[in-house]
Amino acid sequence: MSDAWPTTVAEAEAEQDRLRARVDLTDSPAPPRTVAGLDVAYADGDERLVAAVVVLDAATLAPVDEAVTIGRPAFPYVPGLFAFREIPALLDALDRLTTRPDLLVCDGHGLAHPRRFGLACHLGVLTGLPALGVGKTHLTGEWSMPGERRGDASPITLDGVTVGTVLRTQDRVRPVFVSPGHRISVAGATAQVLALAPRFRLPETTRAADHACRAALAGRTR
DNA sequence: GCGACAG
DNA sequence: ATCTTGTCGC
Ligand SMILES: [Mg+2]
Repeated sequence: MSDAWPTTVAEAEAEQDRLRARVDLTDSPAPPRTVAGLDVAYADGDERLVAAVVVLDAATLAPVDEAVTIGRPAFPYVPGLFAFREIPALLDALDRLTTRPDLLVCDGHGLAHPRRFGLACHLGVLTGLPALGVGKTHLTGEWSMPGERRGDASPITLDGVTVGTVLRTQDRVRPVFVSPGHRISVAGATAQVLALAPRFRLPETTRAADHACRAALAGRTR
């Protein structure tokens, strides 16, 4: 057991600093045929949580596979260390899929992170799959509000380096924060998210995963 | 010392 | 993330 799951903030931060060297920001030659959305829902009182992964056909956005799993938070919520809380359950759900998605769309940031290794980078590196992050709010980095039309965007920078994009996916609707996780570029991640959000603020992948884990937590299976 | 702080 | 009622806009 060379490496157990981190228990302290120091251990978790060290793990991020160690793994971030494996991040690859190169786009894949071929566009993804299937895209997966991942999300987690938490129970009120107890420590239960449900992780869900829903795979959609990238062209039609129709669901082609889905998996859910029950688990426990693997780490307390600490801004910057959020990934350590949900990753075990998410990996569990990914293992239950009957297909291998070409891209993971994570609910949280990727490169736009204090140590440039947010959830999307972490999940991408551990699975080896292309991954990107979509945050509903800002975490870190300098940014400015983009124009008010769908497609308008502005960069998120850290030390002068562009690590992501503030992207408006719908006219006059609050923008989302996009950043690459693994095996994708800032521009590539931004284009993918815009294509995945033709009608609503959040990507269809995120919406599908959100609905799936909430439904499972509510009690039903399907 | 005082804000900011993914989900 | 989750707890919450009504309210505004398409
Ligand atoms: Mg979430």
